[in-house]
Amino acid sequence: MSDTDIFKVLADPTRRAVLERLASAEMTATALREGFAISQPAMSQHLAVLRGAGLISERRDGRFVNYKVESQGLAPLRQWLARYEAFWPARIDALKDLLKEMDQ
Amino acid sequence: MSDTDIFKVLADPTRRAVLERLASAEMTATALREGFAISQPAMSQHLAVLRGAGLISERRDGRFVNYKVESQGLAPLRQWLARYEAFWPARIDALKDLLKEMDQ
DNA sequence: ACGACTCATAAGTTTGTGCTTATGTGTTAC
DNA sequence: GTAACACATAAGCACAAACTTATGAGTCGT
Repeated sequence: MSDTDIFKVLADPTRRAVLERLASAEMTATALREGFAISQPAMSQHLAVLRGAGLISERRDGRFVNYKVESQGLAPLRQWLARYEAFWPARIDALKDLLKEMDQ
Repeated sequence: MSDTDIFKVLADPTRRAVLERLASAEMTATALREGFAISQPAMSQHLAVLRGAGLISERRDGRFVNYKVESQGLAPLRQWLARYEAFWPARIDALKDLLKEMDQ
């Protein structure tokens, strides 16, 4: 799963809302639909996308499917942020200040 | 700038690459184009998008325009992550464990 | 003043994304 | 066994996104 894919998946507000809702409790697709003005297939497609990105996982229970957050799903996003911020100008500026102090 | 917009902006690999390149040094649009198989207008459009999202800022210098990273641009992304992770099952599980320990 | 240069904007095209309706697959209840 | 239910998949459509070429708006060198 590439960084691009992670960002694309999270760029959809419905999918982020689903993810946030699942963060607090495991839920079925139908339960998740509550409050969304969206058809059942649309929700199913969003869940497939989230699953494909490794952000959620499913557990079949008879005719129900329970979805839950995959705890390491956002790791690529956090890693991208961390890697990016390692090269931040702010950090570099801080380093410059430090070097200046050491010079005195 | 909504969370959705931030994610959409970062979902493009060229824009992320530009941002990463700018993180290490201020640069002109032409210099940024080096190594990208992309037309000048395309780069200009990407820069406009990044600027619109508050991720970069520009400084005109004659006929050149120098772009640099806006250090607080990724704040919404970090905030989203932080807010999301506050509700993580992992955290909740950890809390449960803690409460269980306190109960003993 | 004019040609070369840097960058932005306009217009048009193609591809991707998210939705819908319709239908398929498997499960439970009676 | 059959009807209702939960969910997935297929097909088609509308809109958005990213690219292209063409052109516009400023700036510099001579």
